Amino acid sequence: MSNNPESKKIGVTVSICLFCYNNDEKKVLTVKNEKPPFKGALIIPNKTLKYNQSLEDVCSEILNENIGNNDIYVEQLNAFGKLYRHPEGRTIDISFYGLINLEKDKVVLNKNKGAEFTNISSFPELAFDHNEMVDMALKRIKRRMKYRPLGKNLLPDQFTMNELEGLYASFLSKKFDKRNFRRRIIEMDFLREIKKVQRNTRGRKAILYEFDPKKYNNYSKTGF
Amino acid sequence: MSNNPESKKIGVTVSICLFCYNNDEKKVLTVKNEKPPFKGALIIPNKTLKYNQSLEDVCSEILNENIGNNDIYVEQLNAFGKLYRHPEGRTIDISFYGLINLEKDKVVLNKNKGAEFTNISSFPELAFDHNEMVDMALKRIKRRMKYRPLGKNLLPDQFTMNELEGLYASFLSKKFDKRNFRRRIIEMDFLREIKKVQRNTRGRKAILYEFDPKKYNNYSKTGF
DNA sequence: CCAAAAGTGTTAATCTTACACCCATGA
DNA sequence: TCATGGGTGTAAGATTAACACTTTTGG
Repeated sequence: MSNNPESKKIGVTVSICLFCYNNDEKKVLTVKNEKPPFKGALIIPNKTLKYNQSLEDVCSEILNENIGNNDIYVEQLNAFGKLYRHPEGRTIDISFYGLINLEKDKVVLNKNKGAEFTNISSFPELAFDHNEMVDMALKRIKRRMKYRPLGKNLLPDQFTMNELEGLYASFLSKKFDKRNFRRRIIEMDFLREIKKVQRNTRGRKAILYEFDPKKYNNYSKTGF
Repeated sequence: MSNNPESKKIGVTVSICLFCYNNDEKKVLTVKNEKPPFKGALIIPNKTLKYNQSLEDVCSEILNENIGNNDIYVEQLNAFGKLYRHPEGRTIDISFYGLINLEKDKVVLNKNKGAEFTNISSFPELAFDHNEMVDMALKRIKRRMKYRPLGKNLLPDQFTMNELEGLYASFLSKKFDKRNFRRRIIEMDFLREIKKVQRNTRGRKAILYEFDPKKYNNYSKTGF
């Protein structure tokens, strides 16, 4: 590679902030950085775009390599292109965010890459500008929740109203009034009531709900 | 350049959908495509990213070359990276949108590039995926208007309430009730009343308003 | 004095918020 | 039978939507 800046190749990478909601906590998929500097530091998984790949192709590769499953919901987030964002040279990163449920989406974490879901509340520093990415993704999700439904990709297929409330409370960082939450969600008209829960919990059994796929998808596309 | 896809260089371009609001019409800056295929077709101005440039640097260049002014508000919109989006080879385009006022921002349209503001309602076909970009930009602006102020970059420094209403009506594609619009905007608390208009129009003279810079910027950052 | 554009208030309907107790179940 | 978590309704307050006439001005 010549030293003439004009002929130097600009690298294009794709990265994914993959979120899950597990045990009332939101978590993001992190891997260990493989090269110096900051070898071993936590980072968001990413990969270089090859000539014949679409952005979505790289997303699939990243997902396959880190969790062994590429059938995951992702949305484009932002392009990060600051001049000195990466010590290896000039790179543009096109970041995506994704949502996953650890029960229904089969996930095999790649130990070699140090892949794991890291709790966001007690958040460790990520290398490079990766904290900025996660922050932006969380803000995007938060805003999106105000005019589109959330949950299909994060919850199991059947869930209770309290679980859905917990998810909303967690991502929006606010408490809800049970009665008002229920009323509003049901009015939004993307849920279907199923039957009583069978789970062995203490106390009264809860009604299970599922998302009505058509209605959910419509609202997800066009907003409320 | 070798034929081995692995070593082929992926081009990174930056493009800007630059909007103005003029004579009650929203318009977007278009230029004429210089190379075949589709030579002469209308396109959104764009430019290749060089090794030592930030994304914002390219935005400035595009603006300077086409309108002779780079002091323009821009926001990142989306990365477009479909495999066959551009006939010259693999390119990733990182698109921005910008807002401008033709009276207060000095604009010299570059005739050599065929730069002009094209009315959006009677919209001509743009080459490549550029119509998609403009649509996405308009949707983004529309959504943004619901929780942040709009106008500072599109209107002259002083303007009437009816002009602001017209802008909102145009970008949101809906009619407003004069009284309700006025009330809501004034409650939002980012305007300052100035004095009576002196313009030689027919009918009663209107009160002039300006944006309170601090309040406008705060709401613009954090939303209502 | 009239045509054109600006400006102004009130009411009904809707939506949002706050709030506390009973129910079903398993231990 | 009691501790645990699930489920339910109402009223006050806030917000939004619908609606038509008067004012100012230049021609």
